[in-house]
Amino acid sequence: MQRKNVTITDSEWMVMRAIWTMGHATSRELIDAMNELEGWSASTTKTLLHRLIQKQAVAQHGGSRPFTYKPVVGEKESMAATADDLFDHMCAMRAGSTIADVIQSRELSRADIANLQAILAEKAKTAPEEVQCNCLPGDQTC
Amino acid sequence: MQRKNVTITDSEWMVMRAIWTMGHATSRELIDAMNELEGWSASTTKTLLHRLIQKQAVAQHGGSRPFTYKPVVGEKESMAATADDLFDHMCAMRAGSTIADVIQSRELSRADIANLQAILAEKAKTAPEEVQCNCLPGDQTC
DNA sequence: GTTAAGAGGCTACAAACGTAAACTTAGAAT
DNA sequence: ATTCTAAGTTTACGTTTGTAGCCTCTTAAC
Repeated sequence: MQRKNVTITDSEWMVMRAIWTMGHATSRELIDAMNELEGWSASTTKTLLHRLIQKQAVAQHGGSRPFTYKPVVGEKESMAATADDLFDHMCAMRAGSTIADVIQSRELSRADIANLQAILAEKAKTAPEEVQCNCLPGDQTC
Repeated sequence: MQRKNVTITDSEWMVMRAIWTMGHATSRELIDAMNELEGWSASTTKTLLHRLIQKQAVAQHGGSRPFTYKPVVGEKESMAATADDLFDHMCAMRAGSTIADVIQSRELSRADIANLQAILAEKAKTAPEEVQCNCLPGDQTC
């Protein structure tokens, strides 16, 4: 069974990122941005933009020729989805307490830490005793 | 310029995961495991195993025929590396305080939270005031 | 020594990706 | 109206990935 692709790839994310930063953009603006940021040729950006449209991550607006491109997917939602995927992945990788490892390995500023502590304190109020993680059968570390 | 691949792909991770769980394994064991877990054919597992050997993520041990395969990369280290990649990615996605978002979107048990709080408290002692994140130029949200 | 069965290795092939050239069309300038 | 040019569309091509078939040894059994 061949796979069915609906995933946004790395280079596509870069374009999304640019669009999000700009809010909306013409192809020219995007081409220039991507050329500046990644050194891509115009064609490359065009292709990626097209693929994003096909994947319905970006929409073409404005009836006449210099169209405007806007994100269909908000970055917040994408972020949440990605975060979840990533953690599933890490969980799948059987990393003991995954989030803990991540925090350990990450450089954080005082402000970040304070922020996190606040969030955790809040979360602690409603946290369940146990949480499931679909690991390998027989895996005890997760 | 074509890309230069040294990345371990998703399905390859699955094999790594199995090897890590078993500590070390023969191809037969891996084939059976992957068949059970993912329904893969023997060939698929063999191919992936081979690619992993080429990528030097797994090594062949034992001189005679039923070889033993062992991970070259420890899962802890892989975990750390992955976590960092992932966070770079999230950071690239301009998600305000990325880690916070992740924690927000994740279900955590009381034990997990306590654990995290301990880690954060520890980290707070040595945390720098500011931390860099290489975002898009002009990006103020990161 | 011959053979069978499984381990290991090569080959295959479609989909997806990264990257980009070539072609077409619709407004802008003359 | 004709031409130029930028915007948009098609096509291309080598690589990577997911998935798997088939061939070739090695080792164990007869």
